[in-house]
Amino acid sequence: MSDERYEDSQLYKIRHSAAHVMAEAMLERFPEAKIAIGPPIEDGFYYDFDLPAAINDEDIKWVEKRMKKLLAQSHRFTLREVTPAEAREIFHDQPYKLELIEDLVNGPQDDNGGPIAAPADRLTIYTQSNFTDLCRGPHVESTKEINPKAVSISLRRPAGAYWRGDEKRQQLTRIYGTAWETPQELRDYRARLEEAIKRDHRVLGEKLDLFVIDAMVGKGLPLWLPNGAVLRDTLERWLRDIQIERGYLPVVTPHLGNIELYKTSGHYPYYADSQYSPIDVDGDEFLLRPMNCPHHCRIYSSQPRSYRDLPLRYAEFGTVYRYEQSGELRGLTRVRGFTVDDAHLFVRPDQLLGEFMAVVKLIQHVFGALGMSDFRARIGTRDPDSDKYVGDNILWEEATVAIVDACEELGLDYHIEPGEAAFYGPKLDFIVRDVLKREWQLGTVQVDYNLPERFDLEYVDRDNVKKRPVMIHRAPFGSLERFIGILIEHFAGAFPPWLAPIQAVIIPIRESHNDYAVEVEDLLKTRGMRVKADLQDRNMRSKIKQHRQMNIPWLLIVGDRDIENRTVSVRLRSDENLGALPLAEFVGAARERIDSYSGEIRL
RNA sequence: GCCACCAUAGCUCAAUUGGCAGAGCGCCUGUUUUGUAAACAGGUUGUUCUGGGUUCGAGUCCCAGUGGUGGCUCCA
Repeated sequence: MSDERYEDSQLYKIRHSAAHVMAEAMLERFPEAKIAIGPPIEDGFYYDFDLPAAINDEDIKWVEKRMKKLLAQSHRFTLREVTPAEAREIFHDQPYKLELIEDLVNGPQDDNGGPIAAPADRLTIYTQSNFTDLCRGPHVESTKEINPKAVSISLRRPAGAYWRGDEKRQQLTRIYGTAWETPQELRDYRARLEEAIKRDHRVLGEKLDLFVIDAMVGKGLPLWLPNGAVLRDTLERWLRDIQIERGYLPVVTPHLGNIELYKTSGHYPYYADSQYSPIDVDGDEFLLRPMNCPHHCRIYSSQPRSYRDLPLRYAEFGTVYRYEQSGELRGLTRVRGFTVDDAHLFVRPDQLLGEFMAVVKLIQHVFGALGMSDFRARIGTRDPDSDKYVGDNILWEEATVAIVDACEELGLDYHIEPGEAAFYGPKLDFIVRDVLKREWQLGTVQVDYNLPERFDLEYVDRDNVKKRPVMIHRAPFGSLERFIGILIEHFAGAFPPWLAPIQAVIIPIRESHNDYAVEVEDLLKTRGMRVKADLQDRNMRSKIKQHRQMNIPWLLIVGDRDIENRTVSVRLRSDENLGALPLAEFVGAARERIDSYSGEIRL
């Protein structure tokens, strides 16, 4: 047990050093390759190369083999300090290194030209075997410290990556590797990866008949199958009820709107790359809407408003369409048409903090009820050097302060990331990771002084003066599609009973038990449960297997004894057999589990 | 969008140097009537992603497109 930072750990040094050894092997295979950078990352390391030709599986195998051989030869890592001139000489045929050297010498800068560190007059290089890299370290003393059997580079496919993360610059080949202290840890890692694939929402979505994405309909446009639609509908109704309790008002608006709407809102230029082409309607241009806010603003403007009317909380499960880059599409987590569990709150300035906190509490409630505790909260603020934002500095500052105050007040563990704001205002996002550790933004709350200005929204205050409301945009799920994708992985397809598309299946042991099975089915249906009797002409054991694989919470086996005693024999999806329960007892207990939104399936 | 890889039955996958397109599961029919994860038998299932090209002959080789996967860039 240690709480040392990853950067200080032996594993970090092992991975960093393994990256250098991989680069050495790569340069033997491709002597004309140019090397870029090769840092340790979570679970491993990578190195970026500019290669003369595409790399294939054979190359990877060769490099991996060679790399392991080099590791086994116990080469020392030696550190040397050099002057910039010496460094330029050493890396004279490595243009990427030369660029890095110049940056270090001039003093590294962030993306906006702000200084990160002072200009360097000495640089450090590390050498092992025949390979020297510009590097700050740290490294292991010797390759002896790295077990070749705990290293692999063939586990993940080579990938493309832009030099310095800039899509306008050279695209490099990134080779990923993983390295651990022991071979057993590598085996465990492999096993974790395999487990993760089984939980992948795209795999489970097919297995559990939740959704399909059909090329003829269009990529990024999921089709919800009955099981998935039930899941989605259940979530929607659950959130809708919670919101109604908290004073939200339902509204319904169309999926497209006149382009003037988006020009007024200011969205139009910002979404130019990610919206579908305008549709010509009798000479006017219409957009498939990329967001719902302008429609809600117009609802606000449809009547004069008094300070007494505020806050107004308009809620809609609003479907939006965004033309996402094809390479970005992925299952349900990144699609081109999705439904935002949207609401826009129009509030007086004096109500802002309270309303904002209420929204954060609502999101915490939603996440908490689903057992999702593994998220991080990010406050996205304006990047001070960028001009992609609209609105007054003072308003931005006010909004940012309001968000930080609310988070402090709620004791939320947040961190601030400049440049992550919406174009119209700062925001608080809830970010989770999927099974493959990719991060996805789910819930979001945004404070906005700009749209009220642009749409000239007003209310008449107590002193009979017209004033501007403040808007809060918020979506606890973010989008139904992404949220459900994450939820599938969170539960590994074994949903709590209240969410399970089918809560119980009744399995008659023999055909002669079918009537009783139907009777039980009807009774449970009248008690509002989602159940079905499986009357297929096949044996009981195969039915148990089939429904077990679909993660049905409760399997109810019924035979002669059950008919005689008015019972059902309950088998849980955890494979636990509860034996015969009186019918009424089962219904009561099951309903209690469902009504309490419990994840518990034992009765 | 960019780099790389992949595409064979509803699903998972085979098919030797270019030489008759297959298996398991599923599905259909019949037999069987089963007390907790697969009864038995028979049958069915193909534009080998699409379009070109090379060849006596292409699932296999080449080109283009489409779709998918991994990554980058972007994002709910």
